[in-house]
Amino acid sequence: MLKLSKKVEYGLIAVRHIASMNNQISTVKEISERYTIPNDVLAKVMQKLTRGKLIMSHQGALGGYSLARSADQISIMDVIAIVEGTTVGITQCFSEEPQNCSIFNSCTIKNPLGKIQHNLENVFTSMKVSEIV
Amino acid sequence: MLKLSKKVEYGLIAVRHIASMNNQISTVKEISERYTIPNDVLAKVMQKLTRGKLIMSHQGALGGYSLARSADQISIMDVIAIVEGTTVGITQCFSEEPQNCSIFNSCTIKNPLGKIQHNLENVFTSMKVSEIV
DNA sequence: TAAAATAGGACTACTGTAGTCGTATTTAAA
DNA sequence: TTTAAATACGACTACAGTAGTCCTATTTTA
Repeated sequence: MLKLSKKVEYGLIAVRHIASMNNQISTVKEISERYTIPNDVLAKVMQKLTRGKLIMSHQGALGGYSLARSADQISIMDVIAIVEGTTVGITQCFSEEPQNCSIFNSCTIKNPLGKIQHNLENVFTSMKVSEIV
Repeated sequence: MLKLSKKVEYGLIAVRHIASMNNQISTVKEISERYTIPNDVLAKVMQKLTRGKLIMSHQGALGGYSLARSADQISIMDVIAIVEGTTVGITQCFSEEPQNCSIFNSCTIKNPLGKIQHNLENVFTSMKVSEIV
């Protein structure tokens, strides 16, 4: 409960790694070996980050990935949002299909949880990749 | 990912309910019917909250539950911690058995995530049940 | 043309979550 | 003293999301 997924962790490690290398092109192989991350899992995370335009891919031999913008313009929230794909909410109310919640109508804690949700988002949005290099 | 469990939600709703009734004794039946929560699931949550000394149980006919301390002395974090049982951490680093993490040694984001973990705990600890009545 | 890299779909195993069921125990009131 | 209403709690099932593997296609440089 309340855990970040491994995919998000891997994404953060990878983005931080590239930033720490002065945005030199880095390969999945290089990163996965250095941090003991399963190659294929990291590969898919990188593909997602590319589609989300947080990083840029360079295909073919000598290819790899570099950041698409400077590290101080990438928040932890950006990485989470893109890797997860779906809206990240502490309850269904703040994710897709809020009305599907089994207690939607009678729920008395939507508002307070909304405040908490907002505070959590602040925590993740205010920290930038440049701060963790 | 990053979701509260239904059990925690049910616990919050129940504790808030009792507080809103001026700490009158409330039964599982009453609460589960009012908020459309499965009776048996809520029952176990209440038993946990009792063992955690957040609420008091009154057994037998005319029994039920009341708060064990005043609503401004119960934080959202208290409810989460007791209902979950385990330490709540955004990664394995901040839960039980940190060393079991597959990337423990090479992980470069332990410290920044620690900061985030700390901020999240603040959010949950600073909000009290009295604020959500 | 070969090698090194990204792109991405299909599949499996595992774990945690939510919920159900059955039974025992406690206690107030009839 | 019996009955009914409540808590206590373990065992079990079903389901969904997570993590990881495998396979093949495509791109690009030397």
